[in-house]
Amino acid sequence: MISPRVRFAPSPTGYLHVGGARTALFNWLFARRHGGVFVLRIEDTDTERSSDEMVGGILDGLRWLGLDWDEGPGKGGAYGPYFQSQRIDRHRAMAAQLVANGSAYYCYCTPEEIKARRDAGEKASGGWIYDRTCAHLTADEIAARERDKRPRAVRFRVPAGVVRFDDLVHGPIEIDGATIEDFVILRSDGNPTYQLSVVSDDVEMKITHVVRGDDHISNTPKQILLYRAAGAGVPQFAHVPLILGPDKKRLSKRHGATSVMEYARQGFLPEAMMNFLALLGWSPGTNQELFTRDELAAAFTLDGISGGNAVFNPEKLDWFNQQYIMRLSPDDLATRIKPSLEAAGLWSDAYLGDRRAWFVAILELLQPRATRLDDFASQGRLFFADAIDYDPAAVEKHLRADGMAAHLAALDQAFAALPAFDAASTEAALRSLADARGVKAASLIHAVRVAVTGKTASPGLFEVLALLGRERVHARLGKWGG
RNA sequence: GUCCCCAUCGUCCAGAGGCCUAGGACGUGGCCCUUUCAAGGCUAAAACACGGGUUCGAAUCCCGUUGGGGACGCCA
Repeated sequence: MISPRVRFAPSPTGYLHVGGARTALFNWLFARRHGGVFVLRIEDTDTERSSDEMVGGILDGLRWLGLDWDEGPGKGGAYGPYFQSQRIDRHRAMAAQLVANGSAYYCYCTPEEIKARRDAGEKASGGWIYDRTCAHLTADEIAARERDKRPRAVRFRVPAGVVRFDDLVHGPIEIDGATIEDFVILRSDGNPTYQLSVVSDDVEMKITHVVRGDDHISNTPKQILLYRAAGAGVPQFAHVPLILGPDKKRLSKRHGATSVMEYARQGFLPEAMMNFLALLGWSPGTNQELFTRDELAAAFTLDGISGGNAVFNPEKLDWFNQQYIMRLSPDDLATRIKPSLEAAGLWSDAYLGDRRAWFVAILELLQPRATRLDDFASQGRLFFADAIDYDPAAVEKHLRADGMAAHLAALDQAFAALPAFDAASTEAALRSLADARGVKAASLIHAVRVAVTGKTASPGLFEVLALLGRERVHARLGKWGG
């Protein structure tokens, strides 16, 4: 394949949702795979809701995922501008061309009239498409309407016959032109509609492959007709199935977080999100699950995309995130969790300086136990703060046992006498003391864990003790011993 | 309602006529490791929607039914 040009063309809603992110990812992967160009075009022609801020939300999401675009906002390119709202003149020119060559015609029906007829038609027969009133106007009738200065829209004259195309993920699709109405391409206020804009822009931007959501399948025949009428080459289409919520309905806000940046805030890694999204509806044909971005780009093919919709599976996203967190280097991990430690008031610059070795040891202990980045703040609190919270049930079960206070006091003393306070010596001390006092080592361990971490679950106790240090262990043991 | 798309374990996928006693992953259960919790290893349960064809042979091809989704705007 020779240098394909693909595009991601979101309308700026203020944030990048997971469905859009996956579409963008597939486009990006396809471009990278074939040494093509990934274009970002903002479809901001919905005059109402479009601001720089909302565009920013989309760009942030793409940048976070690492989906860099070759042409588009902030990047430029030979086929700009990349904001659809700045291309309206071109859209109008295309509409004029289509009117001139007879592919489109002026329609003087008002939206109100259309709506009335549509409602009546739907009531009577369940369906209605534009009745082509204005397609059959005589020259006199047209002249009369022009004289009255009636507003006119431009409608595309849908030719009879079946429109066929070979979808790269669905295979051959055909739709009878008789079921498509003469759609408006230029509104009576002179503004283009979506159908016109996309086609005009895709033609001028020399897009070779349109990779977009499944929900656009029904627009495709209309657009193909437009390409043909304009004498332009028709690109290839690949319609990617939608992402559904657990209830099999199209994923939306009511299913929880849908914004990509929301996942970022929740402590997900962009590489985990990318890997997860890539495998949601796409398969390399092998059993490999974990992919670097380069591996994805190397393995990606459009025909690996499955035809059916995919349900978003949060548990699997968690798993990917955990896998990626486990594989992070200490340095990388440190920079990524710094924000959440700061937010929790647990950060100190010494962690990157004097206390780096200590800090890294803690991270390594926590790494296999974390699924989100913020877990380092919650699970690391016992190391990074003096005060800890005690789980009342744990205290009741392990610390209130008969004689335990005395055991702990004795242990505290034994610890004080230790030449070195490391995992091996604390363990030896605890076990021999348990032996001497006739306590099961396990119950003493459990009690110490609760005394020192406040919880019944923690990393290996003796590693924890070593990292906590003698003073802190003494302080926490002192609370319960004696 | 009309048109279009889709249909393998709970979920995401593999499977492109015999390799399928249907494979992997998440999740779930059990076991191992073990001071708890993870991680890791092993293991178990779990699916070809249904009905007709075609064929020596169908999860794979065709038709229908059912189910799910999407689209039917002078929104994008």
